[in-house]
Amino acid sequence: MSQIRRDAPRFTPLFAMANERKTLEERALMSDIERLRHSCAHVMATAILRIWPDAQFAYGPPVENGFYYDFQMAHRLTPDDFEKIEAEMKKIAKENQRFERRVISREEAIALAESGRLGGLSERPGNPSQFKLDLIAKIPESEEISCYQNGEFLDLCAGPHVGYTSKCKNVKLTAVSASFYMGDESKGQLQRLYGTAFESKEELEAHFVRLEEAKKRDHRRLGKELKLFHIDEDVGQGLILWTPNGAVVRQELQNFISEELRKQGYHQVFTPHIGKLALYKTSGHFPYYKESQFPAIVEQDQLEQIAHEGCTCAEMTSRLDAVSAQFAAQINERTGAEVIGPDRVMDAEKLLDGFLLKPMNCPHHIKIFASQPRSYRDLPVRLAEFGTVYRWEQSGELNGMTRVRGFTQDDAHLFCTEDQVAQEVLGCLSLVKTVLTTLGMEDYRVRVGLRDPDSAKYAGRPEQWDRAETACREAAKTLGVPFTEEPGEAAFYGPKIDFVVKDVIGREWQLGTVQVDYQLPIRFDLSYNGPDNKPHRPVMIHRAPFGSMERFCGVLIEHFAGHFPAWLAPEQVRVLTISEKVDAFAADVFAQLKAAGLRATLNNDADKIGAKIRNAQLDKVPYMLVLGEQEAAAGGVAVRHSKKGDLGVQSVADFLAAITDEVRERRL
RNA sequence: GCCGGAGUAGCUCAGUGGUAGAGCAUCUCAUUCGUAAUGAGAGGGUCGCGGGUUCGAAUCCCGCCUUCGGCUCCA
Repeated sequence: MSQIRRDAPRFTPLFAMANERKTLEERALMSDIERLRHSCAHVMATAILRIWPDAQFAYGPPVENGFYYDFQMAHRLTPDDFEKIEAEMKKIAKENQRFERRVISREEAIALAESGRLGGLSERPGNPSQFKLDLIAKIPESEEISCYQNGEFLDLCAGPHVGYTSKCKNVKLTAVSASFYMGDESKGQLQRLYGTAFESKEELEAHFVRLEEAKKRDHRRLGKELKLFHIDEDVGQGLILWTPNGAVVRQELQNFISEELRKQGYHQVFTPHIGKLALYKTSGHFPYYKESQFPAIVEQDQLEQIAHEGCTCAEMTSRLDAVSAQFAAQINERTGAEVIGPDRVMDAEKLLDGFLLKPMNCPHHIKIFASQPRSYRDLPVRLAEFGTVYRWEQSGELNGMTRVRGFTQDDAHLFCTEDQVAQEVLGCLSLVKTVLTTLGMEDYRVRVGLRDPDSAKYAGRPEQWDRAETACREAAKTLGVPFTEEPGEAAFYGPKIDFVVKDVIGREWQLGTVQVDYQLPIRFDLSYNGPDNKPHRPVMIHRAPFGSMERFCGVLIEHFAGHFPAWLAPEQVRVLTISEKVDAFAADVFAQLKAAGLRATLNNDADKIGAKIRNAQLDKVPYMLVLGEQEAAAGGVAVRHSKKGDLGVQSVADFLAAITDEVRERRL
């Protein structure tokens, strides 16, 4: 996987940014709860103005689970202010102000904004409603301009709203943060205050209970409780240490994928974690994406040389980024475009060489493909690797296992003829489907990213694109799951198909992805010998059913809330003794479990059975075997399942047969 | 990277300028027990790191690191 966006799966924002103007028709579709929350944003603004009259408001839309308002004022909010603002909001709700809509002319709107009246409790001379002026300028001439007033608060607003502020009493402020004005970093920062609101007090309370539940299955928390992984400051941010329990889960997942890959005719390869800069200059990833890569590793003698020359940092950078005239000419000729401009060309003796921690695996796989002559009879060549890559994510973006700086992709690259693309894409899709089905992730949708016909940014010939897009569309259809086609969502080098999985809490994650690529084979000048005994250009397919082991495991921990099915569980069976009298029998049962290849432990501590069961439950061990004198006498085991409870007594042989079947079949 | 929280024992947390605390976990001893916590005792801390104020700093101030919630970015 490579040019594929990041490690592919990522959190999909559930709501569009507020600076994307909604049409009046879209606004009219606002649901009751959104209408309520939008009104709450106005009530919140009213409350803030009563306390800090200088506040200037920008946008205040409803969002998933609540609402916010962006504003600017001298006082910097902290959570300590919430109580005061909430109290004022409750007061406003009690005052039961009516929301009144009024249509005004553009001139009137501008006059109101210039006087500071819009988004204020009164006129504010010398403090014009600057953000509202911007908003007015954005409203098309054809659209009518309206404002809403509740009590003294008058705001530019298309609505709709609830009738009276008394509806807005079940409200709670949740967070304060900074946001960029119009989502643009250069336009300065606003304060953003988030809240949530519901029709009833009960629903509001239920919402916070749900949030608590979600916290309990947070993979970072469970990762610590179940000792699945560790992140250590001294190792570095965003670098996952897989502890023994987590390593079991990952290894089982990799075994699962590997089995499927063997069935589908893939070849496993291994490649190193670094590669020379030239490799990434050829692929086009360096220097264009160096912001999100670890800096180049320069050889010791070159470093000493440039230090000796008194080379500045900027000089060093340009000498690393540059290429020789010959190199530039080669790439430009292959691609038929000036992809490397004259500004990057430098005398060969001035060039600095170095290595890059690999940010993707494709160039290495491409070199394996190119390492020997290929015939059309060899195609498709499918190279797979659990390949570890490193990317420099911004520190604020790092999150547990789901956004990291070093991660392992369940990556593969398929090299095929154009005629084989459809078949291969379908194979990739069915693999992703198998993976998701096996893990019980049934709630997903498929997104087919197509090129935007108006745009010229796409590389390659239109007829190739047509064929590839048809192939993707047909493959998605064959899958038998709902899919959407999204023009403009293709990568510049080819169409792609993403799997967007909804987790138990309703969040959407982009996991598996399949992308068709015409560009890298050109840049690396790949070819195979065709039936006509002439060289032909292969097509590449990048794909990763999990995306990355790290993110997938993170999502999986939350998906199962830590209760892994037996085949994935780090500890599958725990033998619990009731008293020392059964130690010998327990040791025998334990030995049989180990001999059957199960991940089992024996707890013959001096604790009471209740405590042992409690500990096993907390460790989320799927099977507990309770052994007392009765079981020892009968030669059986009392089976307890962590979710199903007491399953009664079985013979050791029966239990072994049942659990080994369950594990082998990867049952949920 | 930006805004705002937070960082005290392995974990969860209390402690607002005057001798570092609790529960759980760990260890020791006793208990031999039937489906989510047996009892007693013990050990365990450069209070994130560095600097400053003070007779005295976990506590106040400054810088940094890490982490959380957002924003932004995302091949």
